[in-house]
Amino acid sequence: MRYRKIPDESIRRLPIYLRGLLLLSEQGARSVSSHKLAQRVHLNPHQIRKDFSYFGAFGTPGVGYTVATLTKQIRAILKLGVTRKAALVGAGRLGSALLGYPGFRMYGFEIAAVFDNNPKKIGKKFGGITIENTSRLKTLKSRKIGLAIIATPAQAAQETVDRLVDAGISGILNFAPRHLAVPKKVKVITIDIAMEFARLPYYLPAS
Amino acid sequence: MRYRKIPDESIRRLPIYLRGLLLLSEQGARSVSSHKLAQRVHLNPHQIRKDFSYFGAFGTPGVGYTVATLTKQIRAILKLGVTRKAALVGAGRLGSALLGYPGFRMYGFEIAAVFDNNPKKIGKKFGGITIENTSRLKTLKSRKIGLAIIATPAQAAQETVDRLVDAGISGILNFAPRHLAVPKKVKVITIDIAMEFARLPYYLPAS
DNA sequence: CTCTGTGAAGAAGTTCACAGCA
DNA sequence: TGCTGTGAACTTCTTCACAGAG
Repeated sequence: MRYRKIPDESIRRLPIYLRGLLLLSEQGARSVSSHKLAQRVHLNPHQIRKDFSYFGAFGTPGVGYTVATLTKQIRAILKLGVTRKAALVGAGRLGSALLGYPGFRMYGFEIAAVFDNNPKKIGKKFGGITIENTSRLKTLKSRKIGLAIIATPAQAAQETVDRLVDAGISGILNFAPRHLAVPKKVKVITIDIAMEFARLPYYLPAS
Repeated sequence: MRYRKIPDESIRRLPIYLRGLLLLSEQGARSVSSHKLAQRVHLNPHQIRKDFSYFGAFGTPGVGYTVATLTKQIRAILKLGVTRKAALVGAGRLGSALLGYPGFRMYGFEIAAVFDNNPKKIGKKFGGITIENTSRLKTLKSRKIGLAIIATPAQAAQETVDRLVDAGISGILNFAPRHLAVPKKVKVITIDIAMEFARLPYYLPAS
Protein backbone atom coordinates (compact mmCIF):
# COMPACT_ATOMS: atom_id res chain seq x y z
CA MET A 1 0.00 0.00 0.00
CA ARG A 2 1.20 3.45 -0.89
CA TYR A 3 0.35 6.49 1.07
CA ARG A 4 -2.82 8.28 0.15
CA LYS A 5 -4.95 10.73 2.01
CA ILE A 6 -7.53 8.80 4.00
CA PRO A 7 -11.07 9.99 3.33
CA ASP A 8 -12.97 11.14 6.37
CA GLU A 9 -15.85 9.13 5.03
CA SER A 10 -13.81 5.96 5.41
CA ILE A 11 -13.18 6.78 9.04
CA ARG A 12 -16.88 7.36 9.50
CA ARG A 13 -17.57 3.86 8.23
CA LEU A 14 -15.03 2.03 10.38
CA PRO A 15 -17.28 1.94 13.46
CA ILE A 16 -20.01 0.46 11.26
CA TYR A 17 -17.70 -2.34 10.22
CA LEU A 18 -16.67 -2.81 13.82
CA ARG A 19 -20.26 -3.20 14.94
CA GLY A 20 -20.91 -5.69 12.17
CA LEU A 21 -17.83 -7.68 13.11
CA LEU A 22 -18.77 -7.79 16.77
CA LEU A 23 -22.12 -9.23 15.79
CA LEU A 24 -20.52 -11.78 13.49
CA SER A 25 -18.16 -12.75 16.25
CA GLU A 26 -21.03 -13.31 18.67
CA GLN A 27 -22.60 -15.58 16.11
CA GLY A 28 -19.43 -17.62 16.02
CA ALA A 29 -18.12 -16.56 12.60
CA ARG A 30 -14.35 -16.89 12.38
CA SER A 31 -13.85 -15.40 8.96
CA VAL A 32 -15.81 -13.17 6.64
CA SER A 33 -15.54 -11.95 3.06
CA SER A 34 -16.01 -8.34 2.03
CA HIS A 35 -19.18 -9.47 0.33
CA LYS A 36 -20.70 -11.01 3.47
CA LEU A 37 -19.71 -8.11 5.65
CA ALA A 38 -21.22 -5.78 3.07
CA GLN A 39 -24.55 -7.58 3.24
CA ARG A 40 -24.60 -7.25 6.97
CA VAL A 41 -23.85 -3.55 7.15
CA HIS A 42 -25.64 -2.58 3.93
CA LEU A 43 -22.69 -1.09 2.14
CA ASN A 44 -20.93 -2.41 -0.91
CA PRO A 45 -17.98 -4.79 -0.96
CA HIS A 46 -15.81 -2.59 -3.17
CA GLN A 47 -16.06 0.18 -0.70
CA ILE A 48 -15.20 -2.05 2.22
CA ARG A 49 -12.08 -3.36 0.52
CA LYS A 50 -11.09 0.13 -0.54
CA ASP A 51 -11.53 1.47 2.97
CA PHE A 52 -9.35 -1.25 4.43
CA SER A 53 -6.73 -0.78 1.73
CA TYR A 54 -5.97 2.70 3.04
CA PHE A 55 -4.59 1.13 6.17
CA GLY A 56 -2.91 -1.94 4.79
CA ALA A 57 -3.80 -5.42 3.59
CA PHE A 58 -5.76 -7.28 6.22
CA GLY A 59 -7.28 -10.10 4.23
CA THR A 60 -6.33 -13.29 2.47
CA PRO A 61 -7.11 -13.48 -1.25
CA GLY A 62 -9.47 -16.34 -2.02
CA VAL A 63 -10.54 -16.57 1.62
CA GLY A 64 -11.50 -13.28 3.20
CA TYR A 65 -10.78 -11.66 6.53
CA THR A 66 -10.29 -13.26 9.93
CA VAL A 67 -12.96 -11.72 12.12
CA ALA A 68 -10.80 -11.46 15.24
CA THR A 69 -7.83 -9.94 13.41
CA LEU A 70 -9.88 -7.46 11.45
CA THR A 71 -11.67 -6.39 14.62
CA LYS A 72 -8.37 -5.76 16.30
CA GLN A 73 -7.03 -3.82 13.34
CA ILE A 74 -10.04 -1.52 13.17
CA ARG A 75 -9.94 -0.90 16.89
CA ALA A 76 -6.28 0.01 16.54
CA ILE A 77 -6.92 2.40 13.65
CA LEU A 78 -9.67 4.13 15.61
CA LYS A 79 -7.42 4.15 18.70
CA LEU A 80 -10.07 2.31 20.67
CA GLY A 81 -7.55 -0.05 22.23
CA VAL A 82 -7.59 1.64 25.63
CA THR A 83 -10.44 2.61 27.91
CA ARG A 84 -11.00 6.34 27.66
CA LYS A 85 -12.54 8.49 30.33
CA ALA A 86 -15.07 11.11 29.38
CA ALA A 87 -16.71 13.95 31.26
CA LEU A 88 -20.38 14.69 30.79
CA VAL A 89 -21.33 18.34 31.09
CA GLY A 90 -25.02 19.01 31.60
CA ALA A 91 -27.09 16.74 33.82
CA GLY A 92 -30.47 17.40 32.26
CA ARG A 93 -32.66 14.91 30.47
CA LEU A 94 -30.30 14.41 27.57
CA GLY A 95 -27.36 14.05 29.93
CA SER A 96 -29.28 11.48 31.91
CA ALA A 97 -30.05 9.48 28.78
CA LEU A 98 -26.40 9.59 27.70
CA LEU A 99 -25.18 8.46 31.09
CA GLY A 100 -27.31 5.36 30.84
CA TYR A 101 -26.50 4.75 27.21
CA PRO A 102 -25.11 1.24 26.80
CA GLY A 103 -23.39 1.89 23.47
CA PHE A 104 -20.47 3.84 24.86
CA ARG A 105 -18.95 0.97 26.77
CA MET A 106 -18.84 -1.16 23.64
CA TYR A 107 -16.20 1.18 22.23
CA GLY A 108 -14.26 1.46 25.48
CA PHE A 109 -15.65 4.72 26.81
CA GLU A 110 -16.36 5.37 30.45
CA ILE A 111 -18.21 8.41 31.74
CA ALA A 112 -16.07 9.24 34.73
CA ALA A 113 -17.43 12.63 35.80
CA VAL A 114 -20.62 14.66 35.51
CA PHE A 115 -20.87 18.45 35.77
CA ASP A 116 -23.73 20.90 36.03
CA ASN A 117 -24.06 24.50 37.12
CA ASN A 118 -27.44 24.12 38.79
CA PRO A 119 -26.86 24.34 42.58
CA LYS A 120 -29.83 22.05 43.18
CA LYS A 121 -28.15 19.28 41.25
CA ILE A 122 -24.60 19.68 42.48
CA GLY A 123 -23.71 17.03 45.03
CA LYS A 124 -26.58 14.74 44.03
CA LYS A 125 -25.81 11.27 42.75
CA PHE A 126 -26.55 10.70 39.11
CA GLY A 127 -26.21 7.18 37.78
CA GLY A 128 -23.73 6.42 40.56
CA ILE A 129 -21.66 9.54 39.93
CA THR A 130 -21.75 12.69 42.05
CA ILE A 131 -22.57 15.81 40.09
CA GLU A 132 -19.86 18.43 40.39
CA ASN A 133 -19.93 22.19 40.02
CA THR A 134 -18.76 23.30 36.59
CA SER A 135 -16.16 25.40 38.39
CA ARG A 136 -14.37 22.11 38.92
CA LEU A 137 -13.91 21.47 35.20
CA LYS A 138 -10.31 22.56 35.59
CA THR A 139 -9.59 19.39 37.58
CA LEU A 140 -10.07 17.25 34.48
CA LYS A 141 -6.46 17.41 33.42
CA SER A 142 -5.14 15.94 36.66
CA ARG A 143 -7.86 13.31 36.56
CA LYS A 144 -6.70 12.08 33.16
CA ILE A 145 -10.03 12.77 31.51
CA GLY A 146 -9.41 13.66 27.89
CA LEU A 147 -12.85 13.52 26.29
CA ALA A 148 -16.06 15.39 26.99
CA ILE A 149 -19.71 15.25 26.06
CA ILE A 150 -21.59 18.54 25.97
CA ALA A 151 -25.28 18.22 26.81
CA THR A 152 -25.84 21.75 28.02
CA PRO A 153 -28.31 24.29 26.63
CA ALA A 154 -27.05 26.01 23.50
CA GLN A 155 -26.27 29.31 25.24
CA ALA A 156 -23.89 27.62 27.69
CA ALA A 157 -22.06 25.56 25.11
CA GLN A 158 -19.31 27.91 23.97
CA GLU A 159 -18.35 28.87 27.51
CA THR A 160 -18.28 25.21 28.48
CA VAL A 161 -16.05 24.41 25.54
CA ASP A 162 -13.62 27.15 26.43
CA ARG A 163 -13.28 25.74 29.91
CA LEU A 164 -12.90 22.21 28.61
CA VAL A 165 -10.15 23.31 26.26
CA ASP A 166 -8.39 25.07 29.13
CA ALA A 167 -8.63 21.83 31.07
CA GLY A 168 -6.78 20.00 28.33
CA ILE A 169 -9.69 18.14 26.74
CA SER A 170 -8.83 17.06 23.21
CA GLY A 171 -12.05 15.54 21.87
CA ILE A 172 -15.64 16.70 22.28
CA LEU A 173 -18.99 15.23 21.38
CA ASN A 174 -21.37 18.17 21.24
CA PHE A 175 -25.15 17.98 21.37
CA ALA A 176 -25.74 21.73 21.58
CA PRO A 177 -27.09 23.18 18.33
CA ARG A 178 -24.19 25.57 17.84
CA HIS A 179 -20.96 25.76 15.98
CA LEU A 180 -18.21 25.68 18.60
CA ALA A 181 -14.98 27.57 18.15
CA VAL A 182 -11.96 25.56 19.31
CA PRO A 183 -8.22 25.48 18.68
CA LYS A 184 -7.19 23.27 15.75
CA LYS A 185 -5.75 20.58 18.01
CA VAL A 186 -9.17 19.93 19.53
CA LYS A 187 -11.65 17.81 17.58
CA VAL A 188 -15.37 18.48 17.92
CA ILE A 189 -18.11 16.25 16.56
CA THR A 190 -21.53 17.87 16.73
CA ILE A 191 -24.79 15.95 16.71
CA ASP A 192 -27.68 18.31 16.17
CA ILE A 193 -30.76 16.20 16.62
CA ALA A 194 -33.37 18.74 15.60
CA MET A 195 -31.40 19.60 12.50
CA GLU A 196 -31.30 16.01 11.36
CA PHE A 197 -35.02 15.83 11.84
CA ALA A 198 -35.47 19.08 9.95
CA ARG A 199 -34.24 17.63 6.68
CA LEU A 200 -36.59 14.65 6.84
CA PRO A 201 -39.68 16.35 5.33
CA TYR A 202 -37.67 17.30 2.24
CA TYR A 203 -37.51 13.66 1.28
CA LEU A 204 -41.18 12.95 1.84
CA PRO A 205 -43.46 12.48 -1.14
CA ALA A 206 -45.53 15.57 -1.88
CA SER A 207 -48.77 15.12 -0.03
CA MET B 1 -31.36 28.56 -13.19
CA ARG B 2 -31.19 25.30 -15.10
CA TYR B 3 -32.02 21.99 -13.57
CA ARG B 4 -29.25 20.13 -11.91
CA LYS B 5 -29.25 17.34 -9.40
CA ILE B 6 -29.33 18.83 -5.94
CA PRO B 7 -26.55 17.53 -3.70
CA ASP B 8 -27.72 15.86 -0.52
CA GLU B 9 -25.01 17.83 1.19
CA SER B 10 -26.74 21.05 0.23
CA ILE B 11 -29.96 19.79 1.80
CA ARG B 12 -28.02 18.92 4.92
CA ARG B 13 -26.82 22.52 5.16
CA LEU B 14 -30.17 24.20 4.69
CA PRO B 15 -31.23 23.75 8.33
CA ILE B 16 -27.92 25.31 9.34
CA TYR B 17 -28.69 28.38 7.28
CA LEU B 18 -32.18 28.45 8.69
CA ARG B 19 -30.89 28.45 12.24
CA GLY B 20 -28.47 31.25 11.41
CA LEU B 21 -31.22 33.28 9.81
CA LEU B 22 -33.56 32.86 12.76
CA LEU B 23 -30.82 34.18 15.01
CA LEU B 24 -30.13 37.10 12.70
CA SER B 25 -33.81 37.87 12.61
CA GLU B 26 -34.01 37.92 16.41
CA GLN B 27 -31.16 40.40 16.40
CA GLY B 28 -33.15 42.65 14.12
CA ALA B 29 -31.20 42.09 10.90
CA ARG B 30 -33.34 42.70 7.85
CA SER B 31 -30.87 41.71 5.19
CA VAL B 32 -27.69 39.67 5.05
CA SER B 33 -24.95 38.95 2.54
CA SER B 34 -23.64 35.49 1.81
CA HIS B 35 -20.44 36.61 3.44
CA LYS B 36 -22.08 37.63 6.72
CA LEU B 37 -24.22 34.53 6.87
CA ALA B 38 -21.12 32.45 6.21
CA GLN B 39 -19.32 34.01 9.16
CA ARG B 40 -22.23 33.20 11.40
CA VAL B 41 -22.60 29.55 10.44
CA HIS B 42 -18.91 28.89 9.80
CA LEU B 43 -19.20 27.85 6.20
CA ASN B 44 -17.95 29.66 3.16
CA PRO B 45 -19.86 32.22 1.12
CA HIS B 46 -19.28 30.47 -2.22
CA GLN B 47 -20.94 27.41 -0.90
CA ILE B 48 -23.90 29.28 0.47
CA ARG B 49 -24.53 31.03 -2.85
CA LYS B 50 -24.09 27.77 -4.74
CA ASP B 51 -26.52 25.96 -2.44
CA PHE B 52 -29.16 28.61 -2.93
CA SER B 53 -28.59 28.68 -6.68
CA TYR B 54 -29.87 25.11 -6.95
CA PHE B 55 -33.29 26.35 -5.96
CA GLY B 56 -33.40 29.69 -7.72
CA ALA B 57 -32.12 33.22 -7.28
CA PHE B 58 -33.13 34.58 -3.91
CA GLY B 59 -30.79 37.53 -3.52
CA THR B 60 -30.18 40.97 -4.91
CA PRO B 61 -26.77 41.58 -6.50
CA GLY B 62 -24.92 44.35 -4.74
CA VAL B 63 -27.15 44.06 -1.68
CA GLY B 64 -27.63 40.53 -0.40
CA TYR B 65 -30.59 38.54 0.83
CA THR B 66 -33.67 39.71 2.69
CA VAL B 67 -33.67 37.71 5.92
CA ALA B 68 -37.43 37.18 6.04
CA THR B 69 -37.71 36.15 2.42
CA LEU B 70 -34.77 33.79 2.51
CA THR B 71 -36.09 32.19 5.69
CA LYS B 72 -39.41 31.59 4.01
CA GLN B 73 -37.75 30.13 0.92
CA ILE B 74 -35.65 27.68 2.89
CA ARG B 75 -38.60 26.59 4.97
CA ALA B 76 -40.49 25.99 1.75
CA ILE B 77 -37.68 23.94 0.22
CA LEU B 78 -37.43 21.79 3.32
CA LYS B 79 -41.24 21.52 3.39
CA LEU B 80 -41.29 22.92 6.91
CA GLY B 81 -44.23 25.20 6.16
CA VAL B 82 -46.76 23.08 8.00
CA THR B 83 -46.76 21.64 11.51
CA ARG B 84 -45.99 17.95 11.31
CA LYS B 85 -47.01 15.38 13.85
CA ALA B 86 -44.55 12.75 14.93
CA ALA B 87 -44.88 9.59 16.99
CA LEU B 88 -42.21 8.69 19.52
CA VAL B 89 -41.64 4.98 19.98
CA GLY B 90 -39.75 4.02 23.12
CA ALA B 91 -40.39 5.84 26.37
CA GLY B 92 -37.06 5.19 28.01
CA ARG B 93 -34.45 7.71 29.00
CA LEU B 94 -33.64 8.75 25.47
CA GLY B 95 -37.32 9.00 24.60
CA SER B 96 -37.87 11.17 27.63
CA ALA B 97 -35.07 13.49 26.61
CA LEU B 98 -36.42 13.76 23.08
CA LEU B 99 -39.92 14.53 24.29
CA GLY B 100 -38.61 17.49 26.23
CA TYR B 101 -36.27 18.61 23.48
CA PRO B 102 -37.03 22.22 22.61
CA GLY B 103 -35.40 22.12 19.16
CA PHE B 104 -38.16 20.18 17.43
CA ARG B 105 -40.76 22.88 17.75
CA MET B 106 -38.50 25.40 16.06
CA TYR B 107 -38.86 23.44 12.83
CA GLY B 108 -42.57 22.86 13.21
CA PHE B 109 -42.57 19.36 14.68
CA GLU B 110 -44.98 18.20 17.34
CA ILE B 111 -44.67 14.90 19.17
CA ALA B 112 -48.30 13.84 19.17
CA ALA B 113 -48.09 10.27 20.46
CA VAL B 114 -45.80 8.09 22.55
CA PHE B 115 -45.61 4.30 22.42
CA ASP B 116 -43.91 1.65 24.52
CA ASN B 117 -44.35 -2.07 24.96
CA ASN B 118 -43.63 -2.13 28.69
CA PRO B 119 -46.96 -2.80 30.47
CA LYS B 120 -45.77 -0.81 33.46
CA LYS B 121 -45.43 2.30 31.34
CA ILE B 122 -48.56 1.99 29.22
CA GLY B 123 -51.29 4.33 30.40
CA LYS B 124 -48.89 6.55 32.33
CA LYS B 125 -48.56 10.18 31.42
CA PHE B 126 -45.26 11.18 29.90
CA GLY B 127 -44.66 14.86 29.30
CA GLY B 128 -48.39 15.40 29.11
CA ILE B 129 -48.96 12.53 26.67
CA THR B 130 -50.40 9.14 27.61
CA ILE B 131 -48.14 6.25 26.69
CA GLU B 132 -49.86 3.79 24.38
CA ASN B 133 -49.28 0.13 23.74
CA THR B 134 -47.23 -0.47 20.60
CA SER B 135 -50.11 -2.61 19.36
CA ARG B 136 -51.83 0.69 18.70
CA LEU B 137 -49.22 1.84 16.19
CA LYS B 138 -51.65 0.92 13.44
CA THR B 139 -53.86 3.84 14.48
CA LEU B 140 -51.25 6.34 13.28
CA LYS B 141 -52.61 6.53 9.76
CA SER B 142 -56.07 7.66 10.86
CA ARG B 143 -54.49 10.12 13.26
CA LYS B 144 -52.59 11.83 10.46
CA ILE B 145 -49.21 11.16 12.03
CA GLY B 146 -46.69 10.77 9.25
CA LEU B 147 -43.32 10.90 11.03
CA ALA B 148 -41.80 8.76 13.74
CA ILE B 149 -38.85 8.78 16.09
CA ILE B 150 -37.43 5.42 17.10
CA ALA B 151 -35.87 5.40 20.55
CA THR B 152 -36.26 1.70 21.28
CA PRO B 153 -33.49 -0.79 22.05
CA ALA B 154 -31.68 -2.01 18.94
CA GLN B 155 -33.33 -5.44 18.96
CA ALA B 156 -36.81 -3.94 18.78
CA ALA B 157 -36.01 -1.44 16.04
CA GLN B 158 -36.66 -3.46 12.89
CA GLU B 159 -39.98 -4.80 14.13
CA THR B 160 -41.00 -1.29 15.12
CA VAL B 161 -40.10 0.03 11.70
CA ASP B 162 -42.11 -2.65 9.96
CA ARG B 163 -45.16 -1.68 11.97
CA LEU B 164 -44.58 2.01 11.34
CA VAL B 165 -44.33 1.40 7.62
CA ASP B 166 -47.56 -0.60 7.73
CA ALA B 167 -49.14 2.34 9.51
CA GLY B 168 -48.23 4.61 6.63
CA ILE B 169 -45.32 6.47 8.19
CA SER B 170 -43.13 8.03 5.54
CA GLY B 171 -40.20 9.51 7.48
CA ILE B 172 -38.26 8.10 10.41
CA LEU B 173 -35.59 9.46 12.71
CA ASN B 174 -33.86 6.41 14.12
CA PHE B 175 -31.66 6.33 17.22
CA ALA B 176 -31.22 2.55 17.32
CA PRO B 177 -27.73 1.45 16.25
CA ARG B 178 -28.96 -0.64 13.35
CA HIS B 179 -29.45 -0.40 9.66
CA LEU B 180 -33.21 -0.49 9.08
CA ALA B 181 -34.72 -2.09 6.00
CA VAL B 182 -37.60 -0.06 4.59
CA PRO B 183 -39.38 0.34 1.25
CA LYS B 184 -37.86 2.97 -1.01
CA LYS B 185 -40.67 5.44 -0.48
CA VAL B 186 -39.82 5.67 3.24
CA LYS B 187 -36.92 7.87 4.31
CA VAL B 188 -34.87 6.92 7.35
CA ILE B 189 -32.27 9.12 8.99
CA THR B 190 -30.21 7.28 11.59
CA ILE B 191 -28.33 8.97 14.39
CA ASP B 192 -25.98 6.51 16.05
CA ILE B 193 -24.61 8.35 19.04
CA ALA B 194 -22.04 5.81 20.15
CA MET B 195 -20.74 5.49 16.62
CA GLU B 196 -20.13 9.20 16.33
CA PHE B 197 -18.26 9.08 19.59
CA ALA B 198 -16.27 6.08 18.38
CA ARG B 199 -14.55 8.02 15.63
CA LEU B 200 -13.42 10.78 17.97
CA PRO B 201 -10.22 9.11 19.28
CA TYR B 202 -8.97 8.71 15.71
CA TYR B 203 -8.55 12.45 15.48
CA LEU B 204 -6.77 12.85 18.80
CA PRO B 205 -3.05 13.54 18.88
CA ALA B 206 -1.03 10.44 19.66
CA SER B 207 -0.57 10.43 23.40
C1' DC C 1 -17.97 49.45 -6.42
C1' DT C 2 -20.63 45.55 -4.03
C1' DC C 3 -22.53 41.34 -3.98
C1' DT C 4 -25.17 37.62 -6.47
C1' DG C 5 -25.42 33.61 -9.58
C1' DT C 6 -23.10 30.20 -12.13
C1' DG C 7 -19.93 27.77 -15.51
C1' DA C 8 -15.65 25.73 -15.04
C1' DA C 9 -11.79 23.88 -12.51
C1' DG C 10 -10.41 21.24 -8.79
C1' DA C 11 -10.84 18.02 -4.86
C1' DA C 12 -12.93 14.23 -2.63
C1' DG C 13 -15.24 10.04 -2.59
C1' DT C 14 -17.22 5.85 -4.97
C1' DT C 15 -17.43 2.21 -8.18
C1' DC C 16 -15.33 -0.55 -11.61
C1' DA C 17 -12.41 -3.93 -13.46
C1' DC C 18 -8.87 -6.79 -13.24
C1' DA C 19 -4.15 -8.49 -11.79
C1' DG C 20 -2.50 -11.61 -8.68
C1' DC C 21 -2.41 -14.65 -4.58
C1' DA C 22 -4.49 -18.89 -2.19
C1' DT D 1 -12.11 -20.96 -8.78
C1' DG D 2 -12.76 -17.33 -5.09
C1' DC D 3 -11.57 -13.32 -3.07
C1' DT D 4 -8.37 -9.48 -2.00
C1' DG D 5 -6.04 -5.12 -3.16
C1' DT D 6 -5.68 -1.22 -6.09
C1' DG D 7 -5.09 1.88 -10.24
C1' DA D 8 -8.27 4.08 -13.12
C1' DA D 9 -12.72 5.77 -14.45
C1' DC D 10 -16.45 7.95 -12.89
C1' DT D 11 -19.46 10.63 -9.98
C1' DT D 12 -20.35 13.95 -6.56
C1' DC D 13 -19.23 17.96 -4.07
C1' DT D 14 -16.52 22.25 -3.25
C1' DT D 15 -14.04 26.19 -4.51
C1' DC D 16 -12.78 29.52 -7.82
C1' DA D 17 -13.32 33.30 -10.87
C1' DC D 18 -15.85 36.38 -13.17
C1' DA D 19 -19.97 38.26 -15.81
C1' DG D 20 -23.56 41.04 -14.82
C1' DA D 21 -27.26 43.28 -11.85
C1' DG D 22 -28.04 47.11 -8.59
